Amino acid sequence: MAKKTKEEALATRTAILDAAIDIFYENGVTGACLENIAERAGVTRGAIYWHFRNKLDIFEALHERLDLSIMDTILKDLENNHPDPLQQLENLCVALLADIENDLSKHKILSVFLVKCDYSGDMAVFLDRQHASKLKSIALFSRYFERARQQHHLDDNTDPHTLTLSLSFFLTGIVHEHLRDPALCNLDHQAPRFMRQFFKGVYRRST
Amino acid sequence: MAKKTKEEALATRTAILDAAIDIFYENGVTGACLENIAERAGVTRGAIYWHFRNKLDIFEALHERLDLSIMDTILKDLENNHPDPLQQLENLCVALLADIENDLSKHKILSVFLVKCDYSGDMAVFLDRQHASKLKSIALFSRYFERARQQHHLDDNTDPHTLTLSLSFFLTGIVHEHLRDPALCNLDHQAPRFMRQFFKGVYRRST
DNA sequence: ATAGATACATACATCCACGTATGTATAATG
DNA sequence: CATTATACATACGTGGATGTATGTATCTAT
Repeated sequence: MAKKTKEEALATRTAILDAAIDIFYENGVTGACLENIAERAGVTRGAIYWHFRNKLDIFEALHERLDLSIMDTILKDLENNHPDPLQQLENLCVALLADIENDLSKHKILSVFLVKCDYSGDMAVFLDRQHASKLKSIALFSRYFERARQQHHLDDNTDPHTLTLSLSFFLTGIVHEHLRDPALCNLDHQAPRFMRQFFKGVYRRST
Repeated sequence: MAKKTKEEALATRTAILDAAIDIFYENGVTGACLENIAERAGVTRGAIYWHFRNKLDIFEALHERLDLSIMDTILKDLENNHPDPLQQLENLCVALLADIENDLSKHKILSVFLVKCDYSGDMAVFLDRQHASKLKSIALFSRYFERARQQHHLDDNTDPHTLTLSLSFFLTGIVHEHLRDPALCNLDHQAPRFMRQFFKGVYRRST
């Protein structure tokens, strides 16, 4: 068999990752075997062991893909200076949720991470990793609330930390429930309602 | 080896289930092998295969344990007729969350269900099962909101279904995040704050 | 009391997935 | 243009978990 050019090698690498998403999605992380991933990618296990050390290494690579994507979305949104930061954040959350419904690849990866993955043993390290990126997104969310506080859109007795965590919990819950049972609610349509319900309790009460 | 009396047989059965919780918690569901469970329970795999058909059968038995426990708590609480149903529900949620922090066994089982389990292949059926019990708890939650609506504690334009689902999402998110990273927040102490944040957006706005 | 059912322990066969070692044809490099 | 590193494919050895088959001692029932 022929050695490929560097571009082709990178192509097989991403082909392996794409195949891994599918196989993980179908069989779960622990249930997926490298043979199936290789087959789906049109290569052999040899190719996988060339590009990755083992299954966990593949999983880690998928992690980076998603993390960077989400962070990117939030950071770009933060560059805008919407006159109403709370409304801006609400819109962002709706957009993030709708994206999960519409972007099939993202939907699959999140499904793997949240319902088709067993975080024990060697996989436990990824909990720390996810925790780290969670803290990052929380830090970004708090920037919105900080802007809102400066514009006196928040009650004075609202604890920003509690607020930020609550939003994170709410989003997490929506995503989890939706991935576990996509029929429960359509995020594309109903995300605005849920976010509206949450933000009703955020705005300052009229005095 | 001696045949046990019926009582003793039941005792080994629960011993196997108790051991399964520990082993599942330590190694994950797919990572756990029956040999380890048997060892922890002080029996051999023979005993397990006598009481259960396979690993999934054990998992199913653990399911019933937890489901019944939670439903019981809510149903008993619903028997009380608190003058402020929203306050009652808020208190109930706080109690449910605190219980997760304090009841080690419950904490372990939930950890297994939500972060140490891979719902694919044969395990996928349990998503339906969890969905069913989720619908049940949602139905119970909506009873509180119905009472609140009758007492005009809710805004007229509040959609009860959205509200109930939102609460369910919020609780789910808190539990998930907490189990994935217990250090993120202490439920025993902070659950009241989070639930307060949520219910702030539920009560009717003063006109 | 004894015959059968019960509650396991032990032993066996099987298979799948993993990691590694090796082979090899081609790109990259000087 | 020769050499070396690359990018895989193929082949091999290994172990661990599973399900089942069988053995057996005691409880239970008549």
